Amino acid sequence: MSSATPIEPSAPAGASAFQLAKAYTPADAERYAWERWQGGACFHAEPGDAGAPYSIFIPPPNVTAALHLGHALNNTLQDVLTRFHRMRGMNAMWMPGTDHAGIATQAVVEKRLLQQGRRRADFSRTEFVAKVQEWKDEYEATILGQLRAMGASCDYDRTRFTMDPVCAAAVRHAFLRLFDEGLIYRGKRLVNWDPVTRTALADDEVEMHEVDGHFWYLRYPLEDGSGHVTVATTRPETMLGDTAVAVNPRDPRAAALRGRRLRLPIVGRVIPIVEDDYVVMPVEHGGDPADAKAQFASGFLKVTPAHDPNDWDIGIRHGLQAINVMAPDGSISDRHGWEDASAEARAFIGLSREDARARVVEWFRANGLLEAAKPYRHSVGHSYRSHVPVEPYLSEQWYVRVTDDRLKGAALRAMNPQQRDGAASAGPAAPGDGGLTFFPPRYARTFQQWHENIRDWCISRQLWWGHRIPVWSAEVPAAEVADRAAVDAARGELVRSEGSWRASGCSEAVRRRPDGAYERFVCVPEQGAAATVAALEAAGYRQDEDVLDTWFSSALWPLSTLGWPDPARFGMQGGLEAWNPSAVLSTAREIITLWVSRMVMFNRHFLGGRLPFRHVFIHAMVQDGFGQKMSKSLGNGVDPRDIIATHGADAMRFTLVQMTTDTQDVRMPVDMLDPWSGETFAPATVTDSAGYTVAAPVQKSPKDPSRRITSAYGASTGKATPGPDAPLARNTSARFDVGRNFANKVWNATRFALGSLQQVPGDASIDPRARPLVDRWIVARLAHALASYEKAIAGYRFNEAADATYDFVWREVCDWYLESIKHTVKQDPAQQQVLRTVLDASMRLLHPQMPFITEQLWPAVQATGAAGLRGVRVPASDLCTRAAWPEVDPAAADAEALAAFTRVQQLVDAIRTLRGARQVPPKRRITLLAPAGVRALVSGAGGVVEALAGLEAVADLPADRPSGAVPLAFEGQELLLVNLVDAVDVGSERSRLERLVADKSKVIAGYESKLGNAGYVAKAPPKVVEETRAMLAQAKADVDAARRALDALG
RNA sequence: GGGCGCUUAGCUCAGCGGCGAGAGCGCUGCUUUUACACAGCAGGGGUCACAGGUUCGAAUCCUGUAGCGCCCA
Repeated sequence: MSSATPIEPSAPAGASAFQLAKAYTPADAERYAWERWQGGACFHAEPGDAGAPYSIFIPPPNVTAALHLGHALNNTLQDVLTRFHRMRGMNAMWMPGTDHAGIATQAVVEKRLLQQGRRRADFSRTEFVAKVQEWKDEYEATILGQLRAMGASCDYDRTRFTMDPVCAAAVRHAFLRLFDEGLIYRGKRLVNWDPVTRTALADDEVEMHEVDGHFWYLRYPLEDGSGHVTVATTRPETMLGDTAVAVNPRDPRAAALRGRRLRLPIVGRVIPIVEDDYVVMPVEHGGDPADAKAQFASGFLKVTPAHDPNDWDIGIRHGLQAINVMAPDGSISDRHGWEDASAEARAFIGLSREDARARVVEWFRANGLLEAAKPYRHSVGHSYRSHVPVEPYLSEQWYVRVTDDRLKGAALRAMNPQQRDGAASAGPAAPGDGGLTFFPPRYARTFQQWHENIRDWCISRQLWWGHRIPVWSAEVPAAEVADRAAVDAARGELVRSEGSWRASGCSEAVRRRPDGAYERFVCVPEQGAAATVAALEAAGYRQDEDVLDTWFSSALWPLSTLGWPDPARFGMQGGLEAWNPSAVLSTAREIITLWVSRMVMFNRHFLGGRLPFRHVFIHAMVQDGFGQKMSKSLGNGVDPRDIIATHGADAMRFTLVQMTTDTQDVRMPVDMLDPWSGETFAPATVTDSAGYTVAAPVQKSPKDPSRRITSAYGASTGKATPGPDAPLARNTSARFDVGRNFANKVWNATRFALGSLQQVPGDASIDPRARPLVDRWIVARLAHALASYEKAIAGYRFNEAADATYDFVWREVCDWYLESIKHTVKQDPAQQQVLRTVLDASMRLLHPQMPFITEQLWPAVQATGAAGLRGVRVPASDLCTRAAWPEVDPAAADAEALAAFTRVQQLVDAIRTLRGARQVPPKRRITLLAPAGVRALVSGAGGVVEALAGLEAVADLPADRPSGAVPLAFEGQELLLVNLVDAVDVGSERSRLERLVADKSKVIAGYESKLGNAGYVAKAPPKVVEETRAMLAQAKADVDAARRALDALG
């Protein structure tokens, strides 16, 4: 096809004005539609535009890699929602953008540099950030290109990146405000430490993996040498930092040990025995036999507050010291808080934690203090980036006090009370309270439980890529600390303290360090920062080296993208009022804790209780053919552009929408397209190091095994590189055939309809009620399809929405309506108006999920004349994407027509089934002999039965059965078909009837036993019983008719 | 360890108290009839994971068992 569109005016005026190509070519439509949409600025919205606001914020994809089908699914659903509400006249705005994804992006860039033999340390911070920026630019462009390719109707003029100046301004403002309110603090706490990337991780950045380890049983002698206790541990190397041993107060041995002290082996440190409920008792001393830990417990727990979160808590309860014995790289060190290392202990300094573990165990063995070692399989936290075990590590970090009621409490109060378990909040409701609803509802529980157990959020990351923490600090003389008593009393915690920087808009806090010195922290506002920073640095202040957790900026997404806190500064006036709260957040399950929670807390906190969105829709997960989650990191993702290339964007979209159900995740067997032969094949698989089944990086061409192919998996993981010898293979999947076939059907049905329509002005005053049965029926079905679609979308039941369009367009319009009117429509202008309206409304109905094909067909459909009927309004529009959603009066749901046409369909089906069973040639016209009631039905249908069942005549039943007549049971009556074949095959006719009698008899027995059950008749609803009686009567009549026919056969 | 979901036709999935359990793909037969073979018509194919229970009635509700998957710790 040379032109941008295969639709060309060709026929003379008065006849069909457009000729469509015989098959649908998606790429043409995709190009054509984008030209129109872009030219018409169709997706840009302004706050003052007409209509009630409807907004969606895209979950900004990470710039780490290209999008896969999981993203395609999520974004298609958002686009369906956006397009649908736009067509309903709402002021729809879909905010697009991408996320800088701090640690993940820095990790992929570092990995790439490593492949070139270079490290982050080889660059300055500025140089390195520039490298990451290059990566970001490339993938941001890729991602936005993918969104367009799949038809996403985002307001691209508003495209944001989480490190844009607008977003940065919001981050600075939010940080300053939280700092000023005391909701951000600096604390020495145990963090999840990744010793490889040397950064703290948030709790949810830690992945649990089962690991085969040991429980080691170590003897610690009593100080006075009168005995020992045995502690059980999986991490013996941390014993260097032990500051107590704990025993459960209920343990029978506890009393005798009360007040005693131990001498810590190797180190020589004297440590107390403390009593704490946390300690698991061994089974033989009263522990719970059902508790697996009790099987391994010795009843004595070594307490290492600096290296274990539970021990940290015990340390707090008993006032114990926390002694950190490791360096940031995980090696044993006496320079990070360990001051009492003995000569013997010094031998362990500098060892890696793995080596230290082996040497400590060896030491205990050599000194006769290793009582036992038992194999033990347990869960160990690993960094989701470097995949090494996370070290609980004592370090100074910045935290958001999300446990504060202003954050945690506000999030819980946001919940729709009907979805919230337990106590509703007391007191007067704040704006936004109770306004957050989850779809499907069960995910509300995840949200609630997360907040009920939430811990303060560590927001500092020891990275270079991200929003740098806007705090400058310096040691200050005691004389400069105004409220020194309060600072001293806070024992190292930060205390708000007004100083001279307040005048520049800064917020200040002071603390007293363990060494006694005072340190002032100054949080600097973004505006006017240059002068302030210059002054601070001149005064010896230095900016914090760390950056903020990515989710800090993501949490502000619904605010920052609309210009908060100062929209006017970025020319964004009005957006915050119009589009925040947004209508719905559409995202994946794990995002509830990572992102949904934080957006709710921040949006409510910063906007006076306002919610960021009213609904949260959690969509299904896309899995590969082996039931494994499609993910960027695993490399098994399928690029939506591959599917668009093989099936078209509309086909992909329709299929994704149709398979989005409430409960099931989506399994997607993936095939590959051989670049040598163009053939589709199932790729060879291998098992990767983590045990996943993945496509082999290099494949053999199925046609010619000597030729090589690079799989997308190989290319995306860097395990193979596409080249002339081994070109890259596109992925594809037969699951998208449904959508491709449907698009082609839509194309051809439209092509046929256009050929039947005269170009006329169109007459919207035609009353469908005055039309023949089939016209009345299709209008009623249109009303039904629209209502089903609207209801499904309102409940986020996307598969039901897709099915409603599929069944209406294919099963009803194509299979019944078009086939029924084929022989009448050209001579009937009023019927053409019905067809014109059904066609036009179908385009609109299909548009949200299949925007490309409908946009391309639109001008041809519009050119046939103005669509519309009495009670069916489809006002003209230049573009389908701007067309109004069809409005149908309730009266169009013509129940009488529906009932009558259902009988017509049953009669046609019965005749067709019999024709099939008797193998009557499709072209052969047959005659139906029927009683008056059935003849009335046939004539009332206006030729439809004759056309669809292949009848040449319909006549009354004669007194005597004509020879060669074949009986047909319909509604309990016996009809006859004649002229089926030249000679009736008595044998096959007899066996057909006998089979029918047998089948029906089984059904009759079923009904009779039901009705013979007194309980059923007494307790089932009368309507159900009545239906059963009617069906029994009809089945009996059918059997009687068949028996009579058998008798007649002789 | 806690929570959630799934197990229905060869495959991918609907249905979630009441009509002989459905769809798409695949399979079989017929049809190349000027909308569409990416099609039409007809057909075959299912102890609804298993075991108990509630009910007049269970794929559907409850309990338990087994397997698969996800989230949180």
